Amino acid sequence: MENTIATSIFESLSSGVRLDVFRLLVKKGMEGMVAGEIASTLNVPPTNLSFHLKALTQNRLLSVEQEGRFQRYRANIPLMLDLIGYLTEECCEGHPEYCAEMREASMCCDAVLPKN
Amino acid sequence: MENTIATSIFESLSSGVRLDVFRLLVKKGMEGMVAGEIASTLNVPPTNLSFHLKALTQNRLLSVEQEGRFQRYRANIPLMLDLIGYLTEECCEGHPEYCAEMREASMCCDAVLPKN
DNA sequence: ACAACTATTCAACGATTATTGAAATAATGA
DNA sequence: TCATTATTTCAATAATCGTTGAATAGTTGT
Repeated sequence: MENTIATSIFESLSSGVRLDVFRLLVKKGMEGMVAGEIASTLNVPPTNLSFHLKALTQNRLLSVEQEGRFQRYRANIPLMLDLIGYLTEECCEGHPEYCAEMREASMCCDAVLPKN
Repeated sequence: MENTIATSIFESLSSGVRLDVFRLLVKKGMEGMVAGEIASTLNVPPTNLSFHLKALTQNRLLSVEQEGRFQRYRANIPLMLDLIGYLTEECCEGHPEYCAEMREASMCCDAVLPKN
């Protein structure tokens, strides 16, 4: 992953609306949601949601598929996982024992990183 | 983690300079780096780096400690892990078998998420 | 073809952000 | 104390971002 790709992804996730949308679609998985359903769930005006969906889709965080008169959006989970890998790579110069204490302090460390 | 906290963290990481700084310090782990060392490593003017270090520190992505006439910065790795947990929680409604295919497509999935 | 429905594009405004040089603050060592 | 080094703050500018209503485009069923 390149720096420019990663920053554009983080920029996408730096808006409250876009973060809510993405997390909602991560939960939905392959099922995804159509635009109007997202708008009503999150109480965002359709015109505003469309602006944010476009930004997320342009940065590949979402995929979109036409479905009759609806547009179905899905989260790009592989991209999310690549981004996490980019952020955490070479943590503590590859010596995880150096940051074991810091990992202990996190509630989620067991869920996302191996203890090695 | 709250939405407002997460968005401010993503906003911090949405600048190329700040992302470079944070990843550099993740690699350095507990050792950290002093401001001037970061500036020369990344070729960023000190006045501009200071601006970004302040933003990262205010959002708790970095901690800072006075060390003589130097300021030593370190990455807040527990916060990073909490953020990752917030982003990935309830992935595919807690049924990871639904997104197994998507995980296969990621180069880093083995490194960051359990296969369950 | 037409009406109903879904979603996006456009234009405009206000608010926020990144960058720079110059000046200021703070700590060290002679 | 005084000069030196390290880092931050300040002011000003240019550029970008978020939100909204109105208008537009595409799809469906009759």
